[in-house]
Amino acid sequence: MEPVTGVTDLLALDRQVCFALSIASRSVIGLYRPLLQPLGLTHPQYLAMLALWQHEPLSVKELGELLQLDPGTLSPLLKRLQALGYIHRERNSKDERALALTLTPAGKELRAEAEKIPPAIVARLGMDIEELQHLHQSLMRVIAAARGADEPKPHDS
Amino acid sequence: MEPVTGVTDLLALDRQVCFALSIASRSVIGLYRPLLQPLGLTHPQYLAMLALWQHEPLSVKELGELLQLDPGTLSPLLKRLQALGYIHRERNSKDERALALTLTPAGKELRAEAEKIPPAIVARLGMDIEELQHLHQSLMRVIAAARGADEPKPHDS
DNA sequence: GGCTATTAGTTTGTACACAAAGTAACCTAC
DNA sequence: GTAGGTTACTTTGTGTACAAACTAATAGCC
Repeated sequence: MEPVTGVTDLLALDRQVCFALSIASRSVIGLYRPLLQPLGLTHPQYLAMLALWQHEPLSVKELGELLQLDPGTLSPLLKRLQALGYIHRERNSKDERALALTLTPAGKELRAEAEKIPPAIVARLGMDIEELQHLHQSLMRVIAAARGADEPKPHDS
Repeated sequence: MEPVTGVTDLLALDRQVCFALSIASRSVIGLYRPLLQPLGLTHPQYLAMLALWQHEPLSVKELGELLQLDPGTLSPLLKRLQALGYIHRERNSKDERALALTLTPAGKELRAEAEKIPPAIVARLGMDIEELQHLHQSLMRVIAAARGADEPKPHDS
C-alpha cells in the first residue's frame, strides 16, 4: 500500500505492537475502574478474585502461575484482599511454607456482583463478540510465544 | 462448540480478554527488558524515546497524548531520561508553562541501537508478521473503542 | 490594567510490577 | 538425625500508573 522506500521507519510509534499492547491494556483496565470501584477492587485484585472463584483454594505460587505474577507482587496484594475481608490467608497445615488462600463468605458473595461486569465491559467497548474472541486467541498465542521465547531452548547445545 | 449449558462461566479467567491483554502486555515487555537494559531504558522510557525520535520537539502534554499517559507519570520519567543524558527539558520561551522536550546528541545516537530491537523482538516471538499486523489492527480498534466508551456522548441528553 | 478561569507541569499518596535479598520450612544425602 | 540445598513466601528498592491537590503562567473579560 505504501511506497516501500527502503527506510520505512522501523521505530515509528504507530507500528509497534508493544506500544499498542500497552495502551490497549491500560485503556481496557481504565474501563473496569469505575465498575470495580464500588466493590473496592483494583483490576489486579479482581483477577486474583476470578482465579479464586474458579480454583479455590490456591497457594501464592499457584495463583502466581495463573496470573503470571511473581510472589513479590502478590504478597501485598493478597494482604489488601484480606484487609477488605474477601479472603483468608492461612498456612497450609500439610506444608507450613505454603499459604492456603480461601474465600470468606463476603468474598463468595462478591461473585454475584462481579458477574455483571464482563457484559458491561463488552457493551461499553461496543465491539463484535467475534472480533473479541479472535483477539483473545491472538493474545493467547502471543503469551505462549513470549513464554517460549525467553526459555533458552532446554535441550540445545 | 461447547454445550451451551446456560451457565458457561462468565467469570472464567481464560475467557477474559482483559486478563489476556494484561498478561500479553507484561510478557512482551518482559521480552524487551534484556534488550533495553544495555541502553539503560525501561519500556515506558523507550516508548517516550520513540515518540521523540519521531516528533521532537514535544511538550509533556503532547507526549502524554501520544503515549496515553498522564503528566503525573511522565514528569518523573522524563527527569530520569534527562539524568541519563538522553533529553533536554527546557521551558518553552513562547509559553513558560510548557516544557520543550528535545534530544541530546547521546539521545539521537541511541536511535541506531534502538533500531536493532524491533526485529529482534519479532524474531524471538517467532510469530507471522501477518498475524502481528492483524493483532496490531485489533488492538488499535480496542484502543479507539475504549477511548470512545468512557466519553459520555458529548451531544446526548 | 487587573480579576478570574484555564492550562501545563509538579508533587503526594496508593497500588502494581519486578529484581534481589532475606527467612522459615521442607527434603535429600549421608 | 543432621548438614546443605531447595522451596514458598516476605521484604526492600526502583520505576511505572493514576487520582487529587498544588503552583505558576497564560488567556479572557470587564
